[in-house]
Amino acid sequence: MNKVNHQRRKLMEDKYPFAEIEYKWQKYWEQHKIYEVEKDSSKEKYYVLEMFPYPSATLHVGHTRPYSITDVIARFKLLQGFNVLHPVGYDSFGMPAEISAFERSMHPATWTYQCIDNIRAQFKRLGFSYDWRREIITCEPSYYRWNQWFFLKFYEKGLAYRKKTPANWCSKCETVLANEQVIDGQCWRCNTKVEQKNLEQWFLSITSYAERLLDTSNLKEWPERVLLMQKNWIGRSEGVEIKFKIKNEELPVFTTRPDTIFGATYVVLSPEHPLVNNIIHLSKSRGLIKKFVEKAKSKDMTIATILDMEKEGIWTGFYAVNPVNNEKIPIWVANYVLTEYGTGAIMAVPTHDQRDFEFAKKYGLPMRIVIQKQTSDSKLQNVEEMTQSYEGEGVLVNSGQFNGLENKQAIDKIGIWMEQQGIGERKVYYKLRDWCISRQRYWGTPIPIVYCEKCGIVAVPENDLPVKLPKKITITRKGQSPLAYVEEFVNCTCPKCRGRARRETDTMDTFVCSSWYFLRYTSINSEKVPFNLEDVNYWMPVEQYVGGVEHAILHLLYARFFNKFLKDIGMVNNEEPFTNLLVHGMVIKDGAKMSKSKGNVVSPDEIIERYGADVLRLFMLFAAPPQPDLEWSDEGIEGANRFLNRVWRLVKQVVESEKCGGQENQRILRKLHHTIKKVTEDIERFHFNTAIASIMELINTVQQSSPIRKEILETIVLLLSPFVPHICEEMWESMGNKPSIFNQSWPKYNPELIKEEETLIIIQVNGRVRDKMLVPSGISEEDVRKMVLNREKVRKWTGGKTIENIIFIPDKLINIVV
RNA sequence: GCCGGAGUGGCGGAAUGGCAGACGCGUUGGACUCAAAAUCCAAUGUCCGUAAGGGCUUGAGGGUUCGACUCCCUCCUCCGGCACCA
Repeated sequence: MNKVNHQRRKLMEDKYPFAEIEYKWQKYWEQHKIYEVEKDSSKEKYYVLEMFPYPSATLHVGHTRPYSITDVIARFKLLQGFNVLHPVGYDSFGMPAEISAFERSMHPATWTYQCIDNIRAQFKRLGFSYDWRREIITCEPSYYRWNQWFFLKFYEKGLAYRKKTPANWCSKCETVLANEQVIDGQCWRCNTKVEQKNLEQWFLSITSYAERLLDTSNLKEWPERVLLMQKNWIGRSEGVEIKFKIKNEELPVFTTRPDTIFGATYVVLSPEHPLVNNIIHLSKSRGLIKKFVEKAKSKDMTIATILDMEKEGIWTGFYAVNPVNNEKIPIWVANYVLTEYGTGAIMAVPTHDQRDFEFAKKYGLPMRIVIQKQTSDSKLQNVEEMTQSYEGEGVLVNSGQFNGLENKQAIDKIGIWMEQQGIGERKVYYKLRDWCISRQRYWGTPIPIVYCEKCGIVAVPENDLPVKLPKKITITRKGQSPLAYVEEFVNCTCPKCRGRARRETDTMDTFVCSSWYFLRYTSINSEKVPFNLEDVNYWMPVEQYVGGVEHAILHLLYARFFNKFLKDIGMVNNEEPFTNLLVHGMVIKDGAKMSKSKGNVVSPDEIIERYGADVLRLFMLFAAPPQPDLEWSDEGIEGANRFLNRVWRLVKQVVESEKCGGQENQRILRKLHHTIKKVTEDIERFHFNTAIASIMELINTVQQSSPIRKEILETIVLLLSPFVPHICEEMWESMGNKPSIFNQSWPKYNPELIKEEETLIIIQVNGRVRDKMLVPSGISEEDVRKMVLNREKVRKWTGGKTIENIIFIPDKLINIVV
């Protein structure tokens, strides 16, 4: 009795008590384990996941948007009867934490766990439907030991290797970065200009998977632009590696244009090409060449400098022989040839390559046209008149037996011919480089390798894992991993010979953690394996992945690579981890991304304090579709708040008036079923804003009719529940139903009810709307014609004119052309 | 430079070949109130007109179509990706 009175009193209030309600239902969900799932082969599974957060100190409303989106999908699928896996965790290793902690004289672990507690509390206040038992914290040994284990698997297969090479060095983060982590020549985290440093690094051979990563046939709903970005990043080129001769040595060059081989007038080596050292050694002008090479090597390769950079080079004094015509052509060294791509050397065809053209002009090198543009005036191009290279199509000239061939056909023909002659080999090159995973930082997964004086590089045996990160650490900034100064860590015994050995002190890139976390969620408690096959194969792949576009290449490419590798070693069944991908926009304020430095941060805590989590969620889902950026609006928040209060009062009114039965109102019922259809379809295509709009419309209609049937309101509450779960649970219960609303099933529309008996026909004259008329549905063209032509408004526009044509679209429109 | 995406009222946005501007915000007027807040009702693209009504209107221009925000071509602006990849 007391309980009922209490509830009544609460309902008397105009404003709904969001704080009380939200707390109540969060506790209820937890106690009743509403969102805990187990694998269940009798049910269809649905795995929905948002990229897990990196725990940082300042959280703004922008961070809560993607998780709100994912939560709608999870709850919708739950109501539809799917067995829904919706987990969360924290990507908790990494440089920013180490740097932040260092600045505060804290241990990175202390700092990280503080941030995690913060985010977790926020997620809980927002009422997300996570299975909290599956929470992952990647900096825990129980997790990162498997990073090490996977590393060993890669190593066993020869896909993890150590190499000394120029690496991207960020002086602020004091570590190297993978190519993917250099944006516009700057560090992706701190925007420091990246330098090149020659260092020994560990690599994972992602290039071995280049071809398979290009195959996107298993990626169903991925945004076109993300697929394109990945494709461009992998950068596949088919071409021929042609063997030029230098005395007794071979100089292979790679070209995608073998059709232009007869136009090669010189070859160019990159400054770091291995032959350059020999040349310096043998050359008369070794001083000059050496000077040039050193200057070229020291250039920083930021975007601005590359664009402005003048092409520079120097003749070596040596010649190479073009194998197709035995022509002797000069060998140059120049700064415009990349060491890392192809063979680090090119054949230069100035007439048909703009870069070679510019270079040849500058140094007065010879040119020869080998592709003639086919023009109507039959005027041939000639070298003297060229102001730029000709890279278009044409017919081969000056090309021996290939003269007269279309260059497009010549590409294949010459390639095949070269293979037959043994002077070239058709090859595929990629822009993609192997993934550099070494980081000279403390806060990461130790690479499980030791260096033994006798045995060399030795992998730590599986049974000795994890190689634990030492707790005691002094974070100094000396350009080396801080682990190198921890004696107890570094000094160890060789697992093979038991002799003295030193541990690898670099740690792994954090992207290793995020490359398989989605697999661990399925099987959180496995201790002997990273995940067990039964679980992983029940839950994988992720049906719906949600995340920001900043990971279009980084995380999404690494994770796909990992998954393919794991498939190859028999640990997962699927080629791809994420079937569908939704890329969401940011929350911006005053036209800019929210950031502490810009001072435009809106804290979710403040909004929750004032309006509650449901209002915050509703606003973000209603203001725009998920994909574009969303402009924050204080007025918009007010609007969301007003709407929820309106629904609340409506429910209150119906619950209080005992006569909530009322008569079946056909109009309302029809509208309701239309709305069920629309909301269902809109959620399925992620148009949450229009789904909510149609519920608002329905509420507006319902509000104006009386009496209101309780069943109608119950359905509305169900439709709203994926968006604003707390208030819906409360309303559901207050209407006399048993919680939780999430044990209900999603409403289905009745197709009979949404069939309209009457439709509004638009009447156009010459394509302009002149009249409208209500007619029975399914009416024939003949009938409509008769009715329309006699209408006064229609005659006004057709009077005295001959009717040329009539277009009729059933149940929609009639257009009279005069 | 190359490759993508976007451009619609005062604002967020809706409509993917058939009533442009749903829904929300804002604004204005009204009701309630001693008053305010809250709430409710009404109006709200723009121009002409007292009105009825009509003209114009989806970045600009052209085209296809009975009919174009939607499809095609040219251009402009903004955002993103790539950066001498041979």
